[in-house]
Amino acid sequence: MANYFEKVYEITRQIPYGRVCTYGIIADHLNLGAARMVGWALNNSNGLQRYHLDHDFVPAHRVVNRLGELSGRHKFGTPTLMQELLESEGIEVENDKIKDFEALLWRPEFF
DNA sequence: GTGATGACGCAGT
DNA sequence: GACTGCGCCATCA
Repeated sequence: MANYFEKVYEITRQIPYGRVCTYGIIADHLNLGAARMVGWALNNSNGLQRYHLDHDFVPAHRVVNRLGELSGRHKFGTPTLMQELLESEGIEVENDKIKDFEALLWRPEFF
């Protein structure tokens, strides 16, 4: 069942600590052509965090839309959890948006 | 099989 | 600069 999920997970897991990535970059890197699929896959990955935690942990909180907005914060159980996680990694979040987003942006190709 | 939905992105207004 | 509409692909009712 090597779907988009695993691909998205693989990319997302490569995001370094204190860095962020966007749906568009992931979608483009996977040649999906639809950024919606990335968010959809990450929605499933959210449950994956609970199951594997340290093993196949997917830092979905490091994935945001192209504007650096925490669009998926409501899927983390609490609307502030995503921001809390980002801030705990040293990422400054202002009004549900990542500060210095461009500076913190990380790309799979750059890896 | 069809229509609606989704953690998005882009072009046009 | 903000809002709207369309496209994108996969899943669900």
